[in-house]
Amino acid sequence: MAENCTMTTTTIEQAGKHDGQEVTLKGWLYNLRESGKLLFPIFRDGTGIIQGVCSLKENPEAFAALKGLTQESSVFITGKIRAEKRAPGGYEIGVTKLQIVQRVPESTPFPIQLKEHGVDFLLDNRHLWIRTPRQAAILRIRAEAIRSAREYMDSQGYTLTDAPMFTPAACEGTSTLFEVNYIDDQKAYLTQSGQLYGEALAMALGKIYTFGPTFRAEKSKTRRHLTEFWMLEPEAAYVELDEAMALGEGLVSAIVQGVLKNKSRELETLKRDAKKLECVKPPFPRISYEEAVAVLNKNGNPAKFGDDFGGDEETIISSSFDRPVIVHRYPTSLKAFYMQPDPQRPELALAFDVLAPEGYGEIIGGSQRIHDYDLLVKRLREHKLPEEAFEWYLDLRRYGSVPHSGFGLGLERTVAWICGTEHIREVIPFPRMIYRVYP
RNA sequence: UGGGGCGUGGUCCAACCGGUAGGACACCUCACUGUUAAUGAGGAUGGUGGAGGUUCGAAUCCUCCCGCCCCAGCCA
Repeated sequence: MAENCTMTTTTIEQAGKHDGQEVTLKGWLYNLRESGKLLFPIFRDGTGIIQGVCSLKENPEAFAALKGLTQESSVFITGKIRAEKRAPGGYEIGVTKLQIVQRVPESTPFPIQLKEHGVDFLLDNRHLWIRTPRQAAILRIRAEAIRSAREYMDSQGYTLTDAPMFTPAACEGTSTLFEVNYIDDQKAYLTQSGQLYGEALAMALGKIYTFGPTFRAEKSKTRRHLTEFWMLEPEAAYVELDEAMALGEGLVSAIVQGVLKNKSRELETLKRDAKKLECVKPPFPRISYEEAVAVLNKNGNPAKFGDDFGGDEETIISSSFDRPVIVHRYPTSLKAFYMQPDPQRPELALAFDVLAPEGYGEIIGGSQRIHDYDLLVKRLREHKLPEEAFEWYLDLRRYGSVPHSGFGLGLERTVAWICGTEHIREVIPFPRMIYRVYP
């Protein structure tokens, strides 16, 4: 583009800084409204959308190029940026020159209209659906959530490490593992949690976190489940339950405040009420499992000691508070084999969940881990887990075992709550669900 | 895996108690100098998820199959 060399090339996000100047944008035609000898194209470029104006009288060549141009055709747009109250976004570009990079053929128009579509159609066209302003906003918020989360963990002295995706056996149960053919005739499984590896890394580096995809072959078909989702899992040596809960509370707060600070425009695009997020700061209310049962009973729910909480119960509990609530000390029988019993009340595990408001459910699950060798072996046997597969894990209790704690934060559930989306599938670029692996 | 719901042009929906399958959007043409999912007029294309059954006649009723959605379990 030799002729563009003298022209400022910018993005829609930066357009406001070029008020009154002629610039070039590289993007796509999002929509085109016609009004006689005036055209109102809407352009998008990945950073935002901006309305253009093109008049036949002033710019006949650009007008001719633009008239009848199809949705999502890729274009270079040159024109003058100006503040304009009538334009969505506050600025518009007076198009003086338009170069078509690729014209979408009329015979195969872009399938995603500006009208409503059904879920199945949108998911079949997920590769195109992500171009819409709403989906783009969600993905930018997801990116900010990740950035804020890592910034917070780093600031707390935690080192990012990585757990493997291929694992030799289960971390918890075996029923929900994806089995894959490994080299030769070996079997391997896709990880369902990096936690056990995180524990080993914590004994090496002190405070660590892993962040990556996890896989669960659960036959869950609810708005809160994916078969592939991302989890941030801190694990720290010499950290006990209270400190782990404080870390979880700080992490969730940092994510929410980061999004509020840096992605307010995207929250507006989603029409998300920021007031519901502004109060998400420490301290979060903390209630014990037994107190939670009492809250449920008071609200007419027949839960009793030993029952696990389902979606309904979580919603009742979380709706009593304006921010996430921490529920701690669940019955040992409900929790995983590696969770440390409360020394005062061995029937309770030093475990905690963080429940998001507005019915988004559990976004964090964590605990203090068993550090005593004999107790851990006993629990492995009680849960009928293959001890051989856990030999390396038992080593962690043979060689300088210390009290330690950790948790897993579900990225998609957290982002779904922040964005206020109906379903978790919207907050990951290409959702993997029980009956969907396309596209 | 259970419970509930839904499958109609490319998309989103309508069609009474079983009686000629229709509209909007998208696409094309025309009009319109401030549109906001623009509007108005016209045009072409094209469909009852599949297989049986009941009936003079089935999108509609029955059986089976397929697909999807929601809820529960499990979990993040």
